Amino acid sequence: MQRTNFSEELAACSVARTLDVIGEPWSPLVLRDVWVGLRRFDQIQADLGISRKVLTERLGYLVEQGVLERRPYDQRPRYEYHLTQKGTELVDLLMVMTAWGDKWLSGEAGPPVLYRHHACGEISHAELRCAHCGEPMHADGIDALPGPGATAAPAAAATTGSAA
Amino acid sequence: MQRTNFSEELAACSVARTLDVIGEPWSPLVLRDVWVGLRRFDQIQADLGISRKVLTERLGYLVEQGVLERRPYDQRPRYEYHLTQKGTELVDLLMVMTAWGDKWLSGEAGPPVLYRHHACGEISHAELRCAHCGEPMHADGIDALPGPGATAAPAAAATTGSAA
DNA sequence: CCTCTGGAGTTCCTTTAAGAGACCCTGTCG
DNA sequence: CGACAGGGTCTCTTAAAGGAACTCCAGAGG
Repeated sequence: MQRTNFSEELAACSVARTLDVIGEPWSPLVLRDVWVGLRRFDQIQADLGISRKVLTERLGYLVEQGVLERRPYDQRPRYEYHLTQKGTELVDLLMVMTAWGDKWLSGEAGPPVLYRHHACGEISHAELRCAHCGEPMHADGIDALPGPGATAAPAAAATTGSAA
Repeated sequence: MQRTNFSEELAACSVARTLDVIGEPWSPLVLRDVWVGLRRFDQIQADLGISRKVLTERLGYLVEQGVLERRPYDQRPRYEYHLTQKGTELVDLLMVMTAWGDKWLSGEAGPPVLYRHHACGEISHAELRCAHCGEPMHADGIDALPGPGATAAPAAAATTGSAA
């Protein structure tokens, strides 16, 4: 298939830009694997069942984007992939996906994995809060305004919460 | 191309399950559009520049998944798409994408859109916190444990923070 | 009454990426 | 010195995205 490069047309959208980095099929799962400690080509390939060709492409692209780092771990040509700072912060996205999936898709069996928060020692999950006031921050509690990097074409109603 | 259904093989992964709902190309952007108030077929199509065929498929699938709701808004066959509760909670994901994209990809121009939090009235962004203790919760501050819905095959090291 | 128009999709064809799996290269081990 | 293992490439098939024209329907206009 052909694939559109999202951020080319939708330049002024951070969602589109982010998707250009990890929006391709498998990329988030590759990231997840590296996150949980599967760092080598064959490990990831076996875990995901992804085609080797596609895995090569994804790893290369994620490295190129500065999300992963490719490190030799032997004299021989052997490499491991590690999260960079940029990549580590992307894991927040995975945590939110996990929380949503646990809530809406895990069914009767319950979530497949539980997370214990070091800070409090409890089994918990991630929640969104305002970086400013610390109160919960969700879709229905914010207004969008054009920012410094805005283009001239704000997409119609930029305000959420309005309209029926 | 062929596309693997992620959660079929990776049943015990909420990331994979979530990707099966919104992981297809364009889906997150369609959601974003509905979120900001573009609710009609032609509006979304024009805004994203997506092919009508693909948009039809995506909308249908998102409705089927209970993320969007298709509502008539006229006597004529005219429909609008609205977020359901399930869909509204997915927007959290978009907010995290936005925060990450703003930080790592917006460059000198700065973020294209700013968000004002109703609760405090300030321009801010979303941050992840522990639902239990309220402290920041990030990739490097949690341990993963098998949950009730776990399968027999936990992927090697399920603990983050360990290993070099 | 007949046509025009606008929203909301279909249909069809082309292009290109994912899947599958075989093959290759390099350095070490027995 | 042959087998092996990690980490990829190569090739071929299949199906999904793009693009654009076409359809269907219900009012509005003349």
